[in-house]
Amino acid sequence: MRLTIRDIAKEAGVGLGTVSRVLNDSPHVSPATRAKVLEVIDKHNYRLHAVARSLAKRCTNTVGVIVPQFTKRFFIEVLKGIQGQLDNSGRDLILYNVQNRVQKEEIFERITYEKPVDGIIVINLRLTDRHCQLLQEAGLPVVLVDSERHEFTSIVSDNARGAEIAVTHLIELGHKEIGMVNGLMRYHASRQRLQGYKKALTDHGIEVNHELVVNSEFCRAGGYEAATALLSRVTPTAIFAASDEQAIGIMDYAKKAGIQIPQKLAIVGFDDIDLVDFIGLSTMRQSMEEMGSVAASKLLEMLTNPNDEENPPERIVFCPRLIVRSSCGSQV
Amino acid sequence: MRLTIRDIAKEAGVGLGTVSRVLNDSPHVSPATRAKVLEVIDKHNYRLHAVARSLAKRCTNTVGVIVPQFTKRFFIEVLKGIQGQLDNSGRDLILYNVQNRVQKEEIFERITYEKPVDGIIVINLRLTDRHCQLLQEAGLPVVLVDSERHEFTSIVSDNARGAEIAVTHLIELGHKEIGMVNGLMRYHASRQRLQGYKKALTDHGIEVNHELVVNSEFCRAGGYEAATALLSRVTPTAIFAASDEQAIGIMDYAKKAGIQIPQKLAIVGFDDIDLVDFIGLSTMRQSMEEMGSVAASKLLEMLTNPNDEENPPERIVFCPRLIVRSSCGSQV
DNA sequence: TTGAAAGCGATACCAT
DNA sequence: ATGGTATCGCTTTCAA
Repeated sequence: MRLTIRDIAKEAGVGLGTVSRVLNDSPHVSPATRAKVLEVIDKHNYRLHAVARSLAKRCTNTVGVIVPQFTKRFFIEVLKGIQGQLDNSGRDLILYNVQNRVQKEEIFERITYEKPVDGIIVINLRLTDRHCQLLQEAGLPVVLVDSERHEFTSIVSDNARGAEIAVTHLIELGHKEIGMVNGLMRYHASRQRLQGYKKALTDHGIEVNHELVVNSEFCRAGGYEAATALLSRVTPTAIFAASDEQAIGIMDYAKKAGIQIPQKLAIVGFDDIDLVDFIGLSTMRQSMEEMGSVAASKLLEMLTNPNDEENPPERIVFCPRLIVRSSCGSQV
Repeated sequence: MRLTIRDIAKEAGVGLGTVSRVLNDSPHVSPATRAKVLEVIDKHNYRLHAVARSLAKRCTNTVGVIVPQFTKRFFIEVLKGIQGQLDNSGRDLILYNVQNRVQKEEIFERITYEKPVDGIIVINLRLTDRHCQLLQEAGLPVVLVDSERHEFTSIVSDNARGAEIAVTHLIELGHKEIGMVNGLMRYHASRQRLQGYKKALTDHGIEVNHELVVNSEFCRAGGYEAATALLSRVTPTAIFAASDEQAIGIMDYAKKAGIQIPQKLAIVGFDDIDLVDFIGLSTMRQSMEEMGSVAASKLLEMLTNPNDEENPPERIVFCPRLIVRSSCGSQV
C-alpha cells in the first residue's frame, strides 16, 4: 500500500498540514517538529503523490512541447535545448507530436481544456487566430520557436538574412547563375529565404530569374526532384538549397547525373545538420539547441512569474552563420 | 473561470454523476438524458480536467520514456516508434532524459514514488537490482528496449549475430586481417558484438588477434581516436565498427591519413543511421522504429490488462540486416 | 507554530 | 437510469 501524507502525519504525531509544510519547505515549522517529521519521511522514503499535488495546487509541474515530426534534426536539437533547461527546473516534459491537421486541433483543445500542462512550447507550427484565442483564454503561457505570432514570445531564425548571406557568398565566388531549391511556399521559412535570395541578387545587380527557383518539400527526396526539374531546364553554376536535406538530395542527383561538385555546380545548404561536415557541404548553421534553451527559459520565467504584465511577448532573432566547406568551391 | 462537471450538471439539470457517465460512455444513461447533457457540454466545449480525473481514477493516462541522450539517432528512431503507438492510444508521453547517475536514480525514485506515469519504457539503460525492486514494488509496468532483465519484457537486437554477419561478409570478401573498433566494454552491446566478431573469425579458421581490437565511445570522435590508435600499430585490410558514428570517425581518419576506402581499407558499420547511405557506408541495419513500436504496444497491453499473470516477461529479439554499400568494397 | 477543515475536480458506489 | 456522497491525496485558510 502506498503511504499518504496522513499516514506520515499520524506516525509522526502531527497534523497532516504540518507534514505538507515540511515537504514544501515552509518556514513556519519549528526545527524540532521538522526533524521529527523528516525522520518518518526518510524512514519510509515517502514522496508526495504528484497527481494529488497537482490537483490541489492547480498546476501540473509539466511543460508541453508540440513538434511536427520530431525526427527532423532541427526539432531534435531544439528539443535538446529545451530538455536541458527543464531538467534544472524539475518540471516534466510532455512531448506532443503533430502529424496532421486533425491531430493538431485535438492537441490544442486538449491542452487548453484539459490542462495537462502548465505551459507550452510550440515548434515550427503555424498558429491560427483560433489557436491563439484558445491559448489565451486558457491563460496558458506559450513560447513559439521557428514560428511567429505577436501575441506570444517567439524565437526565430533570420531566414532572409541567412539566405542572403549564403547567396552573397556564392556571388562573391563569381557565380551569376544561381539557382535556388526552396521549400514549399506555405512555410514562412521558405518565403523568407526566397526574399533573402532575391535581395542578394538584386543588391549585386543580378536580375532575378524565376526559372532558377524551384520548390519542394524540406527533405532529401524533395531536393532530388527539385534538382531534376531545375537542371533539366536551366544550367546554374551554383544552387542555394533551403535545407541541408534538400542539398543532399541535389547531391544525390548530381552524382547520378555525373555533375561534379563544386566544379560544375557549387552548393550551399541550410541548417548544418549532422554529418554534412563529412560530406563537405557548405551551409548556414542555425543555433538550434540554443533556440530551444532560450525558449525554455523564457517559458520558465513566465511560469515563475505568472504576472502577465511583466512578461510582454518578445521577438528573439537568431542569425544563421555561414559555414564554408568544400561544396561551394571556395576552398580548394 | 473554468467550468467543472458540477456546472455542467446544474445547467443540464442532472446530477454530476450523470455527466460523468455521459463523458465516460457509460451505457447506463437514457438517450434523452445523454442528449440533454451532451448539448450543454458541446455548448461550452467542456472537457474533463485531466488531473482531477487522474486522481480519481488512480491512473495518469501517461507513459514515461527514459532515454540516455535522446539526440542519438538510435534512440530517436525508437522514440518515434513509441510515439506512433502512443498516439493511437490517447496517452501522453513524458520524456525523461538521463545524462548521469544522479539523474538516473532521481528519475527512478520519482516515477516509482510520485507516480506521475502509468507505465514506463526504458531505453538502453542498464537496470540494477534496486531499480527493478523499486519498479516492482510500485507495481509499475515496464518494458525495456536495448537493455535486458529477466523481470521485464525486453526488446533487444541480436548484437552478436549482427556482428557475426558483418564480419563474415568481410571474410567472404577475402579479408583476413580484420580490425574491430568496438564500443566501451561497459555496454552490453559492445560485449555481444565482440563475441560475434570472434565467432565469425574462428568459424572461418582465422585466429583472433587482440591487437586488432580497440574500444572507444560510441561516437564519431571515438571512432577517430580508435582508428588512430589501431592503425598506428597494425594494418588491417578491413574494419568492423560497432556503430556508424564510429565508422564515420574512422573514415575521417582515413581521409586525413590518405587511406583509400575501400581499396586500402574496407569498413562495415552498425545502425544504418541517416545519411550514411550517401557516404556509401555498408552497415548492419537495426529496426529501431519497429523496436519502439513493439515496446509501446507491449506496454499498452500491460496497461489494458493489469493482470500480471497474463503478461509474463518476454524477450523479443530483432536481428540486424546487412546493408551492402561501397565502403566494404563488394560493390564496384 | 500547529491542527482541523474546506476545497481541488473528477470517479464510483450505494441507494432509490 | 439517476442523484447523492464518500473518496482520491494533497494544499491552504482559518482558528487556536
